[in-house]
Amino acid sequence: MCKRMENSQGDLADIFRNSSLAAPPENPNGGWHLLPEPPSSFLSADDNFGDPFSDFRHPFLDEFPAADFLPAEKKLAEAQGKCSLFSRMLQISPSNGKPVPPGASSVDHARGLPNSSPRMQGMKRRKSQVKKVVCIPAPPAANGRPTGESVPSDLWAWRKYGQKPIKGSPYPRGYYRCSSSKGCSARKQVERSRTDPNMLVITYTAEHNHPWPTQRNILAGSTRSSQPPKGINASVSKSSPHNKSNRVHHEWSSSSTIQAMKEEEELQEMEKSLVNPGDFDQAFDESYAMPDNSSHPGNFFADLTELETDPMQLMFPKGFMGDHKLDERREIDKAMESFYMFDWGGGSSLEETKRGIVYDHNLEQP
DNA sequence: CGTATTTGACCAGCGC
DNA sequence: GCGCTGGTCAAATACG
Repeated sequence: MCKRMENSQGDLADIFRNSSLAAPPENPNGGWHLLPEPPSSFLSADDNFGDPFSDFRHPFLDEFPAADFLPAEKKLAEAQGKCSLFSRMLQISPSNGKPVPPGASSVDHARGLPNSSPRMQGMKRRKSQVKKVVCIPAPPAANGRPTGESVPSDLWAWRKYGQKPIKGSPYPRGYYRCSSSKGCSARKQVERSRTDPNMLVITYTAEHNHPWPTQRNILAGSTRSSQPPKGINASVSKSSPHNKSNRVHHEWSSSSTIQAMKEEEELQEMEKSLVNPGDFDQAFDESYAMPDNSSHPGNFFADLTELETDPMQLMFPKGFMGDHKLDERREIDKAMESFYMFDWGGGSSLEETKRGIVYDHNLEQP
């Protein structure tokens, strides 16, 4: 079925092309602008398209001179070539470089209705839609899934609705839409970088019109594609957060009992105390946004292998983990599992996930 | 059996 | 105007 690929500009180049490259004087970055500062809140759904990686800086992107007017394709190639663990996310805007107001898309978010026909929605979006691109390390290729990507789960629930071979890339692009909420127009595209197959390029389109999923939604916040292949980690998948019953229950909460709703409220309260965005930003910047790291794009994982403490401590205030009672700790542990953003599909536990990161870094599989 | 994924078809945007 | 391409739909299929 796959069409023969010819070498030409890639799809992301189209994104840049579509983004009004004739830059107004006030925006030296051209039609696409780097987020000036990391979003203020790690859990903000307003600015990052729900992308949990959006807060992470990519030192190489900082290296692009502001006055360097490279052709879009060349910029893309550089960006992809240098793509490392956490890119500073590119916000690709059709607005001639002007900031795009939240919700400025071709879709009526309030009603969840397309502008005209369902197809027109997608077609018009091609030209007017705001997009954000983020690069993350690609999980090891999943055995038994030759055509599909093993996509690391983020904190939203995504449902795959299409996959296309992309001209210029040997890897197909997967199309996902948000399944956390009815009428949510948030979408993302996942493909492997042409220049570095170990990197995934994720393009977020449109915005979520609903809050971040609750903790239990988070547990359901991945697609089936991120589950381990049959027979490889069956024991893990049984206790996996991708459990379907969880998904159904927490996506719509239609069958929630009063007790369940009460628990939900309690969990939400707990979540509020779980993440202190400022602490996270600061911790991350201090730990990984150092100049030394910026010149060695692979060093993030190298550092990870040396971490003796749980890296999640970066996300929580010091002393946080020791201040809770056993039951709370269980809930917290569950939340922390969910907050491991790179679900390699092989492990649902913290330790397995961490091992997966290390293995990936070393390009060795156990 | 319900839900998610796969995959071929469709069609508008875009470049020539 | 034409052909290529990307994005989406929807039927078929797979999965739990």
